[in-house]
Amino acid sequence: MSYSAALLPYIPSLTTAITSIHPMTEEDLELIWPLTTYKAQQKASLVLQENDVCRHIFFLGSGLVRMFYLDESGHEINYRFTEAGHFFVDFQSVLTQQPSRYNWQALQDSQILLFPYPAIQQLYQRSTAWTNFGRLMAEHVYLQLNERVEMLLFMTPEERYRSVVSTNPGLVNQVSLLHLSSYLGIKPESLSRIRKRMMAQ
Amino acid sequence: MSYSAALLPYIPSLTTAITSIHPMTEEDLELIWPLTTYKAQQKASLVLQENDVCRHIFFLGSGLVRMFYLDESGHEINYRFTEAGHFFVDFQSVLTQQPSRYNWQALQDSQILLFPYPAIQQLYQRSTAWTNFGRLMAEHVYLQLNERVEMLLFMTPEERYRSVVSTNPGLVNQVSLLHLSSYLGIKPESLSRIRKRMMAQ
DNA sequence: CGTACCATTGATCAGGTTCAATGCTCGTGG
DNA sequence: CCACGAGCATTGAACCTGATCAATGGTACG
Repeated sequence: MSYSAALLPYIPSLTTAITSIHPMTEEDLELIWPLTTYKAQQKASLVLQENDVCRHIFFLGSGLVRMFYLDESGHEINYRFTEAGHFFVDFQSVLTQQPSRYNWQALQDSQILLFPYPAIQQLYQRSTAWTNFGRLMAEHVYLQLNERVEMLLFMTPEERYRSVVSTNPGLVNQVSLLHLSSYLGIKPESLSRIRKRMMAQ
Repeated sequence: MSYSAALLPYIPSLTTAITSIHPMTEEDLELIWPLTTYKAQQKASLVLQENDVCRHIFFLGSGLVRMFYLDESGHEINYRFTEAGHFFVDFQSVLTQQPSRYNWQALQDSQILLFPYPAIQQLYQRSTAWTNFGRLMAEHVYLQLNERVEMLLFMTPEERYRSVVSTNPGLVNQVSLLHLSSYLGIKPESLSRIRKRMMAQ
């Protein structure tokens, strides 16, 4: 095997992430290891920058990453977070090959595996298992995004906060309230008051 | 050909809808016509009901359809609209085979073509073209949904209204302000005042 | 030890919500 | 053919909640 030794420690969690989307044989998995490159990302550094075209699918071996949008007045709005053991990608940008509207930033020192998207597309053509993986991954991210729309459309800010606390307590523990607030579609001061209101009961 | 004559008038627009997602040969297309059934849907009637499992992909030949959520206090919130010539589906429900949270209602007399989802899944296994179609459709609906998240997360109610008016004037003309307002995440009175504010300038 | 960043709090503001009433339009039935 | 009723759009008034601006306090890291 000629691929980097740096990815070895992450093969178990990467395998879990892949097979939880679609079952794979050893041979199927062997197709993807050689495509993989590795990158260490320092806390606060950017993985991807606004106006870059996203050309990889990323896998977060360890650390924490956020994707945020900079509005006209320069305020950051967090679109989503990725915890260790999960894929992340600017799906919009990688699919359309248009410049991204987002910045990806490591919130902690992070270990990242990179899969070039063109190589992934070739996999889709070469292997039935990977073809199905491609569809299932798209379906998977759709369902995630659907949760987000329903949260924003059907819930009040307080309900959104309660919902994230109960469904994703790990995230709430790792992310500052500053970052969490814009993810919930509100300002940090409002989140602070919502928390105060909730304590009072 | 043994399939219903009722779908004949819609073959051109259906073909357009399919090939705009992924190019198809005549033979590829011939695989799907026999799966198709047809249904006329009267204005105000429900295509799909809360707690039903969605078992079809639908194509709207003519008419207009909305998908709405009923909140705890019984208020309707419109999740999305579908105009003639487009597919619609409760993707969440059809993928997970869980009961839908939504009602689909025809806002006008509508002509609908139905494709049973299990048969579509078989197509995915039988034909490369349809396999790719499956992935591309998932990617397609993802991009649509992404627009929705960005609208709700990054824009004020007024900006959302301006955005829909400019990017989808056809929808604004067909849908009542009552229905449009909940789609934008606000109350009808607020939309009325936003419009008044905009007229004043 | 000091600085930078985050969380909280206070005061004020603005915009969306609620509740209620009015007017308008369109479709239906007498 | 007209009258009525239903549903939608608008308006008004009071309210509420999140936004904004400003200040304070806490904490972690260099």
